Amino acid sequence: MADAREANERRLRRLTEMNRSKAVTAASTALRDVWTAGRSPADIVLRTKGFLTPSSAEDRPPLTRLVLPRGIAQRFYLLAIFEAHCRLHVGDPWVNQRPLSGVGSWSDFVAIDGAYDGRSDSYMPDTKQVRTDGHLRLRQVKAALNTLEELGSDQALVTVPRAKNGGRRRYGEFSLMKETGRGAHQTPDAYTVPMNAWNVETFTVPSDFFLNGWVQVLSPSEVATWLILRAHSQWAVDQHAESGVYLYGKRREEGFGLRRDAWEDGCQRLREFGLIRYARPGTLDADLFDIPAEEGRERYEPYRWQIADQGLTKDAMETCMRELTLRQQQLNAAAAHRAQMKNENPQ
DNA sequence: AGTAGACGCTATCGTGCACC
DNA sequence: GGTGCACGATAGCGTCTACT
Repeated sequence: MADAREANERRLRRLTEMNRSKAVTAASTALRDVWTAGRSPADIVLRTKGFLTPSSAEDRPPLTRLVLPRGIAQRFYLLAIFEAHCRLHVGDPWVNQRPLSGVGSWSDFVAIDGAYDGRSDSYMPDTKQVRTDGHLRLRQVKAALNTLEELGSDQALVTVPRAKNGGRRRYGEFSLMKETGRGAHQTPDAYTVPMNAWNVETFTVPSDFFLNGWVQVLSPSEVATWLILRAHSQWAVDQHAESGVYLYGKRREEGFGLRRDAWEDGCQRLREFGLIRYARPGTLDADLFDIPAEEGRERYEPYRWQIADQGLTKDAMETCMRELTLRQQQLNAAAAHRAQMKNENPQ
């Protein structure tokens, strides 16, 4: 990160705006309506191969390819899978039944902060054209569909049909693809809800992740880190319970395409938010107390992590605001301290 | 050796706007 | 409604550096 302090400040600014506009609350309500009216699944099931891990050695897997500096592509795909689980039985064909905008639409599922103007340090300044929060969400949904389609002809996670002449995209008629992507065949490999295989083929995510705002509030790198840790915890259940899971550099880079910064920052933020915790080798039920960084590991021994699904039952906005505010205070204090040291010992 | 903060560069998107 | 461009925002990436 260029400057952790500035990045944290930006993030807090956005969260504060979303808190003010109740954007996350509104999106979570829309999702809960779909969940309640539908099949109300406790967990959603995700396919592993070709999504978390590459389908071939050359490809970086889609999950980490969707760790992008901006946009909602990764989030939108996960939301679409959640919606499918609420609506469809295992194996049912996916057919789009929602408009892109308006009541009960795809854009109602996403929370954004809106147009920020750095010069005036304010949100939603006046424009010549009509622009509302709804317009901006719709635009981001379309941009996400572009990004998901442009992952490549095989890896594309959606298909968007084109008009006959001119080739304009008909976003409203998009189709969702399996986690493994559209595939190389002429017929796209349309999404179906998978059967939980209880092995490395699949892993599950609690619906609380979608219903309590976490999907809106976490960054794509945090989501990717969390999903990878989750998958590990389910593939190695005993090891996870006893000593936690860890991802070594080579496997992290080559097996999952997750870069160092994303992983390290991801783990720290997830720990602060209470979604994962330090594991101490040989310690069972480490959830009773959080182990401080200094005591938790030997020198140069990597952190080992355990998934803490208790954390998901908390309100994401509330938790993140609290933790990021705390972190901002620490970063400010550290910066002030550095400035003072420099003042006393000028080079 | 391995870890981690700092920092400039850059890829990629968000938004505004004109145009179709 | 969709597209393409301009401009700006931003988090990842490569690299340097200091530290243990």
